[in-house]
Amino acid sequence: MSKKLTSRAEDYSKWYNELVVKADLAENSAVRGCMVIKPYGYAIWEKMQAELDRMFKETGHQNAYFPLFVPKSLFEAEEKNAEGFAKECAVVTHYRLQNDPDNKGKLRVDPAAKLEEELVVRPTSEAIIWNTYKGWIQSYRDLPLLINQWANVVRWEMRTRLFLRTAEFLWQEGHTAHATKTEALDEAKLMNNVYATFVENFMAIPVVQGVKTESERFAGADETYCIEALMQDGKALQAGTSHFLGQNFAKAFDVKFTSKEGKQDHVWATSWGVSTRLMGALIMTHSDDKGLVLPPNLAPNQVVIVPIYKTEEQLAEITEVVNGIMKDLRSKHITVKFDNRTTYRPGAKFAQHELQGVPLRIAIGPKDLENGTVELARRDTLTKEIIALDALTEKVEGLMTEIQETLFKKALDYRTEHITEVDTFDEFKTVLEGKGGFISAHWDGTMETEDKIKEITKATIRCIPLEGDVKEGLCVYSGKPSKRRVLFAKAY
RNA sequence: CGGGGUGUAGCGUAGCCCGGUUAUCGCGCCGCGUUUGGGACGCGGAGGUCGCAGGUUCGAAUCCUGCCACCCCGACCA
Repeated sequence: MSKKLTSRAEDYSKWYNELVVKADLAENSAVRGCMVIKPYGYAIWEKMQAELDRMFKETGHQNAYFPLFVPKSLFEAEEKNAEGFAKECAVVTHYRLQNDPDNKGKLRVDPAAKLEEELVVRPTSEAIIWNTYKGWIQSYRDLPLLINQWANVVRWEMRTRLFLRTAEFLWQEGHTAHATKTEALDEAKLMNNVYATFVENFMAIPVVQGVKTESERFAGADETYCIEALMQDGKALQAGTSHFLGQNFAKAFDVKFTSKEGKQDHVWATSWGVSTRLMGALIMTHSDDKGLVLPPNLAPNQVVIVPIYKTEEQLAEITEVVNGIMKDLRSKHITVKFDNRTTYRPGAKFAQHELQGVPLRIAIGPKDLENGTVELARRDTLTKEIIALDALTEKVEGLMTEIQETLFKKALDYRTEHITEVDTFDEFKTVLEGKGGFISAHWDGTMETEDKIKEITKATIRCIPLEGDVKEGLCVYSGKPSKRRVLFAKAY
């Protein structure tokens, strides 16, 4: 297995097909572009879920669950939101099948079982949730309402891309209600910050926090905060969004509360989400030609131990030593697996674990038994060293942190190198076509210019960064005055 | 929905232009033995509606027609 990885999403997809995610389960266009997550891939998603869930709860949120089906009348209540998603909705129109009289052994939709009102399979849950919130909120004492849902959603995209845009995907969506605009805005910023912290510290993927321009904003939002990551091929990936929804949904669903002063007002809202798309980000940020590279914080197994032996007796001896190692490592909360399968040889095991991105591998054989040592191999640097047994636990503990940091730094260095300031449109095009990455350039703030640049170069404004250079200048395209630089890139 | 491409065993493929024994090869799978510090080797074996339907022909994986599915590019989008 020496297939050279290129950096395009499709190539990663094909390769990891064997390992993490399998696409195109059925030979039927109705489920085309859905994804099947294999157990190992799901274990990674579970780790992500667990950490995010912890962070949500730490910031005062609770989990709940809402229906998959959204009655059309609810769905269309918030006009902009409905319009934004209308083109990609799967719709349930019937509730029963029957034997097909013209086609023996086949079923057909029972025409008598047509629903009075069609049900939209949620592409996002604002509508059904806000319809529910209406009954939950009467007083300022009911606020803030801070709820998160772990769920699947369906978006019938014209074209799917594995990991990044599948027809069905798993995500979490937070939906909060607040008494004041400021509080809601703070919530939206806070959650964007939670995402940035998670993605950087846990997934070792550096992100830029920013706000979206009007044309890139979530349908129904007044402001969209986002985290933007840069993939190894120089394309940007929106990794998460947090929306300030103003009073749009409260007005559409008539969610009012009585304030301390006895006045009625619509509540202020936010919604925020990250999805299995993050797994795509993980793969496209850290992988190399040998396969997946997992940061220790995310790895289902942080350490794998491979025994090398000729005889049963040797294996028994090794097992005894390994049991001690595992006990020590587990006492330090390091997850470790002993790969004592007799059906594969060591070289094959090495390759498999590298493919799966296990951060650290310990090999132990007869020579080690003699010398009281083990061989330690890092997935991130692909380096090996011999370590004395009695120094092992401490060494491994240190490496967990070090590998995590090394991966982040490597990705950060790459990104830093690929943020290019440009001041002319020619330079803009040259950098975009050659080096790729983010382009930091002045923009006159109009949608017209944004559209024009997109039309000519396919680059979009990924975000207006929250931090950094705010010097004035001249728009790279129109030459008109610009308040600050924004980040352009070709995006997934 | 437009443009391009592909469909042969679990996976990857040869054969197709120019029709002709039992459809090629590799990986994987099963059995036995030898192996085991970087993807082992030998011997034996199983596995196929050649995408589907029709047509041409003595004969079709190969030629013709229709259909289906998937992939890539684009519009759309997280």
